[in-house]
Amino acid sequence: MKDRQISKAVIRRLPRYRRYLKELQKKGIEKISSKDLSNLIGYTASQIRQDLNNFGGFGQQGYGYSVSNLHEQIGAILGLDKTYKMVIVGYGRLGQAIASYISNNEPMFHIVGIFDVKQIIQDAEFKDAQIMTCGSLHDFVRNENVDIAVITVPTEKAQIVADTVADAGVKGIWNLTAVDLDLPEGIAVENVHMSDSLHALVYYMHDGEQ
Amino acid sequence: MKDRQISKAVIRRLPRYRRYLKELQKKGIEKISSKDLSNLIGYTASQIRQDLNNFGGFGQQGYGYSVSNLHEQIGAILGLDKTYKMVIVGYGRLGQAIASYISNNEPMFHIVGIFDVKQIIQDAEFKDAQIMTCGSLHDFVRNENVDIAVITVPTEKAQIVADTVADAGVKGIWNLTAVDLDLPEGIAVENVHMSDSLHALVYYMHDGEQ
DNA sequence: TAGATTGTTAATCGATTAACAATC
DNA sequence: TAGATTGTTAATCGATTAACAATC
Repeated sequence: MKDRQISKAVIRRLPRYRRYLKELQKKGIEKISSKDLSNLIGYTASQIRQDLNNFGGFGQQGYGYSVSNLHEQIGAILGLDKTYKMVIVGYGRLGQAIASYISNNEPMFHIVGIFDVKQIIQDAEFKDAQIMTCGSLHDFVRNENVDIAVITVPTEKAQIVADTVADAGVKGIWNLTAVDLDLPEGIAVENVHMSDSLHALVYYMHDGEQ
Repeated sequence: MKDRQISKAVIRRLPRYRRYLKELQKKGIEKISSKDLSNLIGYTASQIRQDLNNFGGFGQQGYGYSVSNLHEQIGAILGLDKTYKMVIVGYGRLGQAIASYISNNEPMFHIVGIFDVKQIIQDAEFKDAQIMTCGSLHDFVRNENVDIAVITVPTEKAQIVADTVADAGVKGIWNLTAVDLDLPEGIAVENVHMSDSLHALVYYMHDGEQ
């Protein structure tokens, strides 16, 4: 499908392009040039064209890019034109926030199961997904062919949960805990290390003044 | 204090180094070589030494690095040897999760105020911080000399909150909403764009197989 | 057609890796 | 002292930017 490995830097810009394009689409703007997009997003026009041309020629000389088409194309490159079965493991406040965000804003992700150790939380319910005990996590993931596991358990439980869902066959893990996970090749992992981000912020706060 | 601008890539690795060093410290390990650290973290030993030497020579030839010293030094570089006054704006589930995480795990950040529009939420309370209406945000930030504002409000309110706290004099904004904020020079901003991260995950899920 | 803007190649810049002398 | 490992310079690699021919 594509010749050589696309660099990580390029991939991390794609969701951002898509986000801006969706915004433009909402405003009813039909076309945009790399120059105008550059002013909006803050990457150079040259970089934007380079990035997009990794995947194909989506523009038209003398005209620019169709906003809706480019939005759709980038979605397809990312794989957001398909749907994914997702479980959320850990239904504390972060898990609840994520569940709610996803079900309201990310239609391609279907939350099919939620897991937590606490009985009190299990008694609750989320839309059509039941909230289950972690003991049934492995079988559930395997039987339901779950694609993605979201991990929002306490730090010290993160690795064992990861091992469980990895063994049960998930394709991706979205890790929102403060540790890095050790996983076999072939399983994609994305970390949202919030505290790392906060610590970087502190650096830039004093670095800015100097 | 330092000669030239340190690259963003280096800065983003610092919290990660610190995280691993804290872990080593907890395990009672007193020294570590760049080689061993490399095996642990996954950066090359060369890169680790280069990164650290941007800030000074923290090691000792023939020996390695003192774990506790290096942990402390990196903390100081980031600015985590000081304390910061913080407000949380938006006390939904995400705001609550963050508040709880910070007060339990990040002693250098003092949550001095929490803001939300909903009366029902204002009636609650968090430790010694009152939960206030957003109308008082500007004055509170100014009078209390708040350093950092955490923004966890709904997307469409994010920019106005950012404008408010920026005008009131915060030095840093930790933005957990799905938009990019427009802010004057001199105010540091860190974005945690969770959905961008999720979308990148999806790319790597299908990219991995090919 | 003339003007605009892409797709793409070449040039530059910066970051990572390799190598090794310094030194504990 | 000999061995280990840093600090640092040089070499390589990759990513960004500039430039421009192709073309709508």
